[in-house]
Amino acid sequence: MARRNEHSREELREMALAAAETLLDQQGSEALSTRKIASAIGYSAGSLYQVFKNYDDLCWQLNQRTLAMLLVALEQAVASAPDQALQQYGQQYLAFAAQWPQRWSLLFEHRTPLDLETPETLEQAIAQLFGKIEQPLSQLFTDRSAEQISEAARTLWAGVHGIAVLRAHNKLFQVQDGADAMASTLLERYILGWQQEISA
Amino acid sequence: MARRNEHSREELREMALAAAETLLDQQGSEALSTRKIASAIGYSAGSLYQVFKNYDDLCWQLNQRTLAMLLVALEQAVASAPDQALQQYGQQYLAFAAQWPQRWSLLFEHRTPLDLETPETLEQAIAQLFGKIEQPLSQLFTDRSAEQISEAARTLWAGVHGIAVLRAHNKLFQVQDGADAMASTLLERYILGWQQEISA
DNA sequence: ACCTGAACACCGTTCAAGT
DNA sequence: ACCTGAACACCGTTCAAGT
Repeated sequence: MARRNEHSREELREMALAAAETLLDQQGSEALSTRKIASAIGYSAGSLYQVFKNYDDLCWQLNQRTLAMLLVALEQAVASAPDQALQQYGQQYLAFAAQWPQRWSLLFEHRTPLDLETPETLEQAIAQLFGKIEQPLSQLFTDRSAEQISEAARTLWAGVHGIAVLRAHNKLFQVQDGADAMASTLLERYILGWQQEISA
Repeated sequence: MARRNEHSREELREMALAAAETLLDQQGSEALSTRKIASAIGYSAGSLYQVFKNYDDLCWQLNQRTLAMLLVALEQAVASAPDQALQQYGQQYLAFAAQWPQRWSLLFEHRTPLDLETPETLEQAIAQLFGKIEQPLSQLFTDRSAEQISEAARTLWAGVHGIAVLRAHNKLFQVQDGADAMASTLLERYILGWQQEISA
């Protein structure tokens, strides 16, 4: 058998990615494999190479979808006050990591063998994420330079990300999940502290 | 051939872990395997199961050694002033992550299949890490409760950890490595902001 | 008791062969 | 052109067999 042509390339790609997401959610990235994905959609493993360069490429495409979902989730923040907007971003980010733990950890733990080339689209999406945080920050700190705003955005995002990472690995050792409160005080105290600094 | 008995169990364990560390440093966790480790020390893969429960157990033992190294590295902080001590811990942590990127990322990215049982010794070592940060914090904030100090220690460590994670994955998008400065301002502004808060 | 080598059930990836 | 199934070079893990 061959030449079935039941599905277009794009359909095959979509089916494979959807099946991969289900497998990922249910069994984690460790258990994900080309053979399982192919079997889930009724194709042979080899046929995936029509649509993906290799397993690494498949992971990047999964990550791109995850990142798109994350950006949509962050759109849900609707606060008017800039400090409230930052708080909402933080909470949404933690909520997303909790809702999609496997997709979220693949997004940040996946490495290409020698970091050959991180796909540019993915880099751009992450830059977009930073941009979202820079906006309320620049409203709060009108006298700071763009470089300072940019550094603060990276720092705060890294901070909230770190909280999400440690929670995902059960390294917070909290009786009750304190991640939300931690992110909240992190943002609040950082902003307050920065406001106290002598502006350059 | 069998029954060589050239090495004691403990010697075999040590040889395997040392070989694993070399492989890990040179080729990353993805390339690490029982077969390669065994071959590097002149044993068959099966013989490793005398000394390790499974590959997961081997990774945990590697991680335990990494964590011990990290704790030693943090001992090098010698500041007297509590805020300086926190800054030194932050810098030492980032320096360690930069010096041993593969060991450090195995330490935080390795998951046991269903998080069956994170080894208790490892949990204790991480608790020790938190304790180190709580000490200068409680000197700075004498009027805060132990719970508040504990939460702040977790938050700040998570923050610095997040910076290290994003740097390790080249997600900081800085022309020049700004991780040190980011950690420094994170700690400084958090402390300053907390001092401004009305104490409960 | 210790260790091996083959075996088993998996991987990612390639590619001749079939339609 | 599309797809398969076998093949190749890898995995982790087990275990009968050998000393």
